[in-house]
This record gives sequence, C-alpha cells and structure tokens, in this order.
Amino acid sequence: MKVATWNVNSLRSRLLHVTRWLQDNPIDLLCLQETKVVDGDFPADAFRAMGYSPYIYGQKAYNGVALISRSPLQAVQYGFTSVLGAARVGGLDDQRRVIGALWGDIYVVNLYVPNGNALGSDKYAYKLDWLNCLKEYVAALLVDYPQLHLCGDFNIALEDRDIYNPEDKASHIMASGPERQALQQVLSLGLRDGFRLFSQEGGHFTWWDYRAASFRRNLGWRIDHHYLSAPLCDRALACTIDLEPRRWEKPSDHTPVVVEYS
DNA sequence: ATGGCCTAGGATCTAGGA
Repeated sequence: MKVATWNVNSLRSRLLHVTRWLQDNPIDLLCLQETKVVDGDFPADAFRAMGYSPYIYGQKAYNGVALISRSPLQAVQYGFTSVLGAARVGGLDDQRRVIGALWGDIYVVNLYVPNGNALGSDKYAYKLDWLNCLKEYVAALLVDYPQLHLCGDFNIALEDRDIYNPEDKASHIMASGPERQALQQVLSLGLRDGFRLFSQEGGHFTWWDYRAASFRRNLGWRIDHHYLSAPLCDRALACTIDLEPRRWEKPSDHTPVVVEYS
C-alpha cells in the first residue's frame, strides 16, 4: 500500500501531470496540496474514471487540499475545527489547508502549512500560530488514532541537511529557529520523519525554485514530509522522492514523496 | 546585492508563493 504527498501548484494547471503520474505509479492514496480550485470546479471525474474517489477541501485561487483514494475513506475531517472546535481554531480555518480521514486502519492527515513569507511578518506570526494549533490537533487525533500518518507540504526544512546551502539560511523562511521548533513540538507528540527512517544523506530535496535553473543544479529544499507515529514506523517499508514529474514540461515546483506500507 | 519564475484573478497589473 502506497501513500503519496504532492503540492501540485494548481490542480487545473497540473491535471495531466497528476493523472499521468497515477497511471505510471500504483498509488493507493494521493494527498494533494495547493489545488487552488473551488470544490464545484474540482476535476473529480478525471479521478473517478481512473478508479479513485476524491475528497476535497478547496477555495478560490489559494491553498486547497484533497485526498484521492482507491478505497473509500471514513471519518473525513475538514479543517482543524471539526476536531478542536471553533472557539479554539478561530480564523485559522479561513484558509483551507487541512483534510484528514481514516484510510483502512491508518488515520491520514494531509496538510498545507502556511509559507510565512518572511521573518517578523504578519504571515510569519500566522505560521507559528497555525503550527501551535496543529500540535493540539495532532494530540487530539492521537487519542483516537494511534496509527497516525501526517503528511503534506510543511514549508519547513527541519535540519540543515535538508537544504542545498544551509550556511546563509538561519534567518530564512522555512529554516528559521522558531518555525523549526514549532514543528519539532508537533513531532514530540510521537511522530518520526518517514524519509529519515531510510536515508541519512543530505542532497535529497522535494522543492526547487522555478528561478535560476534551481532544479537542474539541485538547489533545493526538503519541505514535503511524511511523519509517522511509532506503530507505523514498524510497518513502513520505504520512503522515496520521485524526481520524474519535476522534469516534465510546465511542472509543479514540488515533486511527489511516497511512503510504502506492508 | 538583486532577482531570476509561475499561478489565479481579472486584466495588460497585483498578490502570493518559497
């Protein structure tokens, strides 16, 4: 069984990439971010025609997440609010960034973490607030679902080996101390980096800037992640980054990351 | 040092991304 995460940077612009990739790869559950499409315009039929059921949580122009599953999902949760309540979440669900569901006996959460723009900005404060809320959300889910799989575009490279040139990135968005610590707080609830279960090397990335021929030069960041609770670490067989779609014409700036379970 | 590219929306530019 395979689960993948992929920030597609507009599903309507990338639909042929996504369907081609699904045809080439036996993925059971695909977690998409930055779909950038309202639910009424979601290209659901393209996935149904391939035997997948889409579960969608989108909005106009920005953000948006979706679960594309071969098997029916249960206990689908949209946003933080359905788990934590509106009083705690406040406006953090105005941007649609969270969808979770029970996939067999694994609860999968698909996230699009805020980018944060620049240190000290309002968006940076929002990112930290959002990560604090995520910690409570994950803690609440773990009570009911000890087999928890958290994946998506985290917009954070947790360690220097996850960045092509870490020397000058200490104050850079996606690498700064406060956001790394906020994510580490989430992981401290009992989650481990799926990719690092299998590989310790640097130089493995999931996002490359469109500019400056960054992909060709492998000037990238590893910011798309799968985080697994302890029971799932024992079941994981592999975690791989598929570079192929990033080489195609008009690609997303992110590429898929796949976890295989027994 | 700076910006280099891409998308959506609505329009020939701005906002946002990372």
